[in-house]
Formats: sequence, structure tokens, C-alpha cells
Amino acid sequence: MDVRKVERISKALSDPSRITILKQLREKEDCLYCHEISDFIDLAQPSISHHVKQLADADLIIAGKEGRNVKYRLNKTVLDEYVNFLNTLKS
Amino acid sequence: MDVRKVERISKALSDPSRITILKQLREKEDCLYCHEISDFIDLAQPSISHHVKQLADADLIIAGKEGRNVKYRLNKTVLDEYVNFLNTLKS
DNA sequence: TTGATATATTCAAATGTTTCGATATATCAG
DNA sequence: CTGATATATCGAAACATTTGAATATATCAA
Repeated sequence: MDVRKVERISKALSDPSRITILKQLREKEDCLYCHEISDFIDLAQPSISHHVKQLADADLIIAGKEGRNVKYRLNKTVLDEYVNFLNTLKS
Repeated sequence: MDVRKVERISKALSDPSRITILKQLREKEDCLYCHEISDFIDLAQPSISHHVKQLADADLIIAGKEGRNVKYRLNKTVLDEYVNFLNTLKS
């Protein structure tokens, strides 16, 4: 994984709202809908949309449209690649 | 690991200079001196000092004084804790 | 088609980060 | 003590991120 990708992922992970979204995604086990995010993040709708976009642009989440709704799931592959990079720092 | 700690570590990891410093720390196997950083990071001395501080404030590196010099080593414990947090997001 | 709901985009203000010159502090060598 | 070297701090400019009001788009329901 190259430095720019690490940078993008780290930046996506460096905001409390975005960390909370990822934690809720785990709780909901891949069934998090966009509109559910406002239940636990106290921000205006455009701000939530912005945060979700950061996570999606870093490929940490994958968005899927279901009618008017958008459903998110964690991209475990990218998270694994990021973790692998971090582990190489230790050797 | 709480959200604030994850945020601080992620923020420390979200800059190309700081990622490069950590990569060089691995290459040098715990023998990176502060003055060596300017060999591979093309920034002024106060900027390098700032970046190293970000890493130290996030506890990712531990600074040790040796006379006039400062030597850095990776804090593997904190890195492991961060990796553990990331892995819990997958379950 | 019309109205309602879900999400995205635009824009600007507020806030935070990065960078470096200047300067401070600390330690060493003579 | 004096001068040199290593690192840290301050202050300000440049740049990036976060936030929300307004608005756009897309889809559904009737």
C-alpha cells in the first residue's frame, strides 16, 4: 500500500463522527442505512453526507443504492490492507 | 481504545511526511535520530520538529534524549492497540 | 404529474493544519 | 565563558477541513 493511500485512509479515520459511523456499522453488521446515521451523529444532513463521502472515497465503505436509500457496508479488504501496512511498520 | 485516541493516532498517520518517518524508523530498526530525518524529508527544521511532535503526542513514537540528540523508537504497544481497534471493526 | 422523502452538491464561514523565519533553550567542545 | 550544534517554540501566512443553509437530484407514492 502506497503512502498516498495510507494518508487517505488515515485521514478518513481521523474524525470522531467517521469513527462512530464505522463502529455503528459493526454493530449493525453491514445493514447501516444512510438515514440511520442521524440517529447517532448530531450533525446536519449535508455534514453527514460529507463524512460518508470521505469514508467512501478512502474505500473504507462501499455504498449501495436501494431505491431512495443508500446502504453501506464495510470494505474489509481495504481495512485488512491498511492493517497489514501498519503491521509492516513493526518488523 | 476510545474514539479520541483513535482520532489522535489516525491524525498522526494522515500526513505523508509522518508516514515516511515511520517507514524509515522501520528501516533503521529503532535507531532513528532526529537529525537523520532531514536526509529524507525535504522540510525546514521547525516543520520536521512539528511532525515528530505529532507522532510523539499520539504515542506512536517514544523520544529519548542522548546528549544534544534525540533518538526515536516506535511504540509497538500503541500501534498494536490501534490495529486491534481496527480489527474489531470487522467482526 | 405532483408532492414527499432520501441523498448529494454548492458555497461560504469558522476552524484546524502545515510551513517556515525568527528566536529560544539545551548541550557540547574548547 | 564562548561559539557551535541539536532541537523546540512562537507567530504568521498559506492551505485544508468541517459545518450548515440553500439548493439540486433522484425516487417513490398517490
